[in-house]
Amino acid sequence: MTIHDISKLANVSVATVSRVLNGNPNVTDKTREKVMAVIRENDYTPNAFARGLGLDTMRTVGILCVDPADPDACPSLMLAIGYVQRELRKQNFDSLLYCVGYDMQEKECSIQAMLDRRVDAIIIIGSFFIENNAKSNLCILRAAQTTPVWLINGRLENVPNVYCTCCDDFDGAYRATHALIQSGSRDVLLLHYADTFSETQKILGYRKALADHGLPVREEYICECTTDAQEINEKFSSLIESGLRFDGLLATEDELAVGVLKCANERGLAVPEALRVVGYSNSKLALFATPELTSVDHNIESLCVTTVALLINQLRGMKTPVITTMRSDIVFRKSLPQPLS
Amino acid sequence: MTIHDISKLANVSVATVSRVLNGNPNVTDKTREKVMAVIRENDYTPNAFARGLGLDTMRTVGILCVDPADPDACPSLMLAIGYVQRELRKQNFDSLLYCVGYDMQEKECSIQAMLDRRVDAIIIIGSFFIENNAKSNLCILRAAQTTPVWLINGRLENVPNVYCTCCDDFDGAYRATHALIQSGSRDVLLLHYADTFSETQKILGYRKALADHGLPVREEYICECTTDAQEINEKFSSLIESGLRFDGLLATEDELAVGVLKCANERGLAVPEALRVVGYSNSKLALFATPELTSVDHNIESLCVTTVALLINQLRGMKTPVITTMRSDIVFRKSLPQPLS
DNA sequence: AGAAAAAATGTAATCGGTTTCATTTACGTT
DNA sequence: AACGTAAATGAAACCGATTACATTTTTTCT
Repeated sequence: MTIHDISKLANVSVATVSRVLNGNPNVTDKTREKVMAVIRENDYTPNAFARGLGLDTMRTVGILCVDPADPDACPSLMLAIGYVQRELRKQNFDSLLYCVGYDMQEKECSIQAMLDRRVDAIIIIGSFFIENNAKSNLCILRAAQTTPVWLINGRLENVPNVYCTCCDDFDGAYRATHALIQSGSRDVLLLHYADTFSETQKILGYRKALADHGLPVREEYICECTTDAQEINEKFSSLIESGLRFDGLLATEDELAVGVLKCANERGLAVPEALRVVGYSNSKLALFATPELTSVDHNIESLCVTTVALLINQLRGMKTPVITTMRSDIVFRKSLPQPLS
Repeated sequence: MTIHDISKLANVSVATVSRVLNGNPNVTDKTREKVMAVIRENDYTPNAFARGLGLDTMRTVGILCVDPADPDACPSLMLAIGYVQRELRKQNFDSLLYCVGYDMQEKECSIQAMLDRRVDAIIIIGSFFIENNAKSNLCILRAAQTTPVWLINGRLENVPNVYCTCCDDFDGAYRATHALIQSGSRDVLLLHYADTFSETQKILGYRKALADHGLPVREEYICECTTDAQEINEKFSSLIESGLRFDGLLATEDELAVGVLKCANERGLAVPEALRVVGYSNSKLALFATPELTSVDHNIESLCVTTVALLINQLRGMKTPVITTMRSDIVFRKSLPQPLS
């Protein structure tokens, strides 16, 4: 069933059918009704390819993110796919999804596939793909020459046509560390998990907070760990056994924090009395932990909503900020009760 | 840059360029090289619309699933998006993603959008969209007239062009209940969370296992609950306070089970001594619980891999089973140690 | 009523590829 | 050298929509 078939059946030209389809006002009500009837009868819908060919837009956005099954994937960003998709759909945009592992070639292929599809924009979720590898950014730079690229929680500066929306993770970690100190902690551990823009910001925020309180920043208090339950257990256990004294802990992901809580429970380390713990992301997990986990909410939903809104505006030709930063909130629960002041 | 531009620059016809692009063997090496050089120089890639128009396939599969942010979404199916995407990408297929809430109209629009795009197949993750609503299946029936529809963990029988790949959740729940009884539990609670094909199967499996062991099936032992931490707490607390005696619990999702474990811990109910608990999905969460959660692994990854493999075969014209069922495994941990026999 | 203006409709080009079929070129035989 | 065949190449139709422009119909105004 093509527009030609419809036009014949309705005894009009293809142009008229096209006008009806696109809500062009220059069509008699009578004609419109006649055409609509034929369209309904045959439940015809226009071929999106052909439409895209003519209009040179398919109302499609490419989404690139880490494979959720990848052990290095940031668990909190997984929800972002859903949020971004929902917002795009609201605006009648389709989403071409690519979940790739931490592999440069897969990434390049995915971006190329998006470009071949003439996506209207590219959204990259997480800084996984950006950091510490100039070569890996090459395909992004090339893509940006023809298609706007939006980074959610990633950063790539001074590149035309690349836009960033980030949570201020420096500030989030700073305030979390501040809250720990304010609650009486003097020896604060930092457990972080990857090597991305966000993680780096969090580490810097932690350091700054300690420094601002006149506390020493000791490298042996900063520990890297994946979100694998067993690895967390081992790393935390060896920290305890090393004899290091600590009474506070900031984890850059809730999963890390919950792993620590589990380990602390098993070893009879009282939380929050002997050890205060703060997680990051305020995921659902925080509520399932014992005791319930205080966590920095980086508000990924707002981030996604904002990104899509700006993206759509930009496609409509409006000016757009290159970097948009949003603030996080600390949600206090039992693992670190809210300080009084 | 179009194929015409390339053909002019290379001094050949568009047909030859097209042949080179598509690996047609009837091209001289010399010509191929000449054309490839021009293509590389201008880094030209063909427009996927135009290609799709001619070939009437875009090598694209539409994926429909529940919005991960929807509170009713089945958390264990979220990973499926990633697995399915990965497998499709391996086969050089693109994925058009629609994450929708439990809303009929959104679902219909999404399916229509896929059809407009002339997707080669549709994958629906979870039975969320299928059950208990003949009207809601209408759009699927219509889609199936032109496009194969694949259901992962959903069931729609006797519809041409609709294929199902399911985990045998009846069997999984049956064996989990059996294991509980074998470990000495006589009064087994069932905590389930939604009203889908999988959930129904699990409930039936639980009932059958009790019956086969000559134990009564009591409706007050079957309790429905969302995966909201607070709701789980309330429901489980009121079960305890109602004076109901129980020594075993099967939850149809790990989140439910972990919520129960948390509540049991707080109330000093010893797991596994006084209460044995089994979850479902064997998600990452199981390892973060105290004690670590025994869980039925429905092996969603295999399900996704199998679905995509069958789908590709089917597109290549091979015969395909209409219903494919896969078995689950119980992964024993501390909340229900493996029975001896 | 008739001319001018406005509205409705139709024709045909266009988007960027693939593909059929016709034509040219290269190669092997006698 | 002449011929037949196979391989390489090109010209043009086609896929299914949109749209500029031409044409027809309707409305408005004198």
